Amino acid sequence: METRQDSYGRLKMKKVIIHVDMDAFFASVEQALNPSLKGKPVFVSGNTARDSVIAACSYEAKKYGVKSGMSIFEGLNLCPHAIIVRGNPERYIDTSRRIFHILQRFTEMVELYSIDEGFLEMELDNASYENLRHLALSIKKAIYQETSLTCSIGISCNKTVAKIASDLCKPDGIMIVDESQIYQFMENLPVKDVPGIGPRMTEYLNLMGIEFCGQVRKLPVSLFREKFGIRGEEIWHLCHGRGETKVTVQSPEPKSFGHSYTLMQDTDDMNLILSVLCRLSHQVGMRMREEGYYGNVVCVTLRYSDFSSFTKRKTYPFWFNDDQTIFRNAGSIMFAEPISEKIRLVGVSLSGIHKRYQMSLFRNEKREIMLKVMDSINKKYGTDTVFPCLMLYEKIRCLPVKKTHAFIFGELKKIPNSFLSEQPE
DNA sequence: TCTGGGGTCCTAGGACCC
DNA sequence: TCTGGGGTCCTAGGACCC
Repeated sequence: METRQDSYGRLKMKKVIIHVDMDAFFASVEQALNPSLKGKPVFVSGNTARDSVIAACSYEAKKYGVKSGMSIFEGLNLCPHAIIVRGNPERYIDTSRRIFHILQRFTEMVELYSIDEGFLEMELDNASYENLRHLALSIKKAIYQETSLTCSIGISCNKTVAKIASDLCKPDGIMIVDESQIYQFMENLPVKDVPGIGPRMTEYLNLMGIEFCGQVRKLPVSLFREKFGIRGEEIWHLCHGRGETKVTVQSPEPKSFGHSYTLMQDTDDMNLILSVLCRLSHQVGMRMREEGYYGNVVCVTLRYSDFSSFTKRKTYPFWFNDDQTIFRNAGSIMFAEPISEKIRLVGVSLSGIHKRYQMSLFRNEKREIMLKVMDSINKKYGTDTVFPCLMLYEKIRCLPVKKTHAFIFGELKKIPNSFLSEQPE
């Protein structure tokens, strides 16, 4: 990358976007922590009831064609000797924070894009290739020294190209794409490798005979607009190697809070489904209260055993974040129509977010105090020290029994009659 | 032992109001 | 008294990301 001069011969600062992408993040964190996993194929499973999907896998496993998102079953077919490790989300969040702080030492302009990726924006007076490479090496060195983890770094003039570059040089690589090289860089890049072009769009483009970004450039933008609307226009630009050139330091306000859960087994036990719905509502409520948000749109997702799913949502004229209101509304949405098939997954989310409390006719101060007490006890003594009573049904049916203190929030009559009689030992 | 969980953004169609 | 058009809000669903 050349350093430019203006017409007076003064040195011009050059802005670069640096994409830092951790290599096989979850798996590498586990390997760094447990030396016996080093150099071996590792699958990190999601922290879920069914243990069915690979959340991340080590490079030793990737060699066999294993990818994250694959079922463990499929992964083991490709790589039978893989070691399966249960994920530790807190550990990854903590490591991610540490990496973020390391990046902030290089510039304040850091955007935490996801748990294992970040963008840096820097103004450099010497943006020569050597200098950029040196900068990338310093970032990699700092991260490695403090976390024992490797990352890949892509540098260019916008986020799209920087991200593609870091992806192409994985693992443990550095790739710099100067603005003047973008045309050439994109020419033979498969459209499926462009962030923003997913499997569906790839399929459509392939059907049009388009496989590489270079082919898109030969077609008019109007064709894409006609075929795919605004989305088509965006894709046309992405394939030209254009993209966002600003990093967003401040994380945007959240738009929704949600939790979903795939049951251990598909079920038509409505008491269990209600109990899970109650727990999910509780989880959503706790997070929203902790962060001080209220919402007025409840969205319920159900997935049936045949994998078909539906979402139903409802907007309310008041804002809330208490477990009971979320649960009651979610329940009435869910049971508005009869459920005839076995359920695989239940999900609840709350959107229509407002930060401040909106005065509501339904304000219930007693309940607010109660929730405050519940939240503070859970904060002090651990999650689920105190929880809505209806959650007990799931705990007793499906989870290892531990000493609990049930908290009844006025829903006693809704607790299934079978609840007491079905208690296992 | 087939397919997790957390999100965001966009679109299309209907209801409703003026 | 068979019927226009624009704007906005709501809902359901799909595509995409990590």
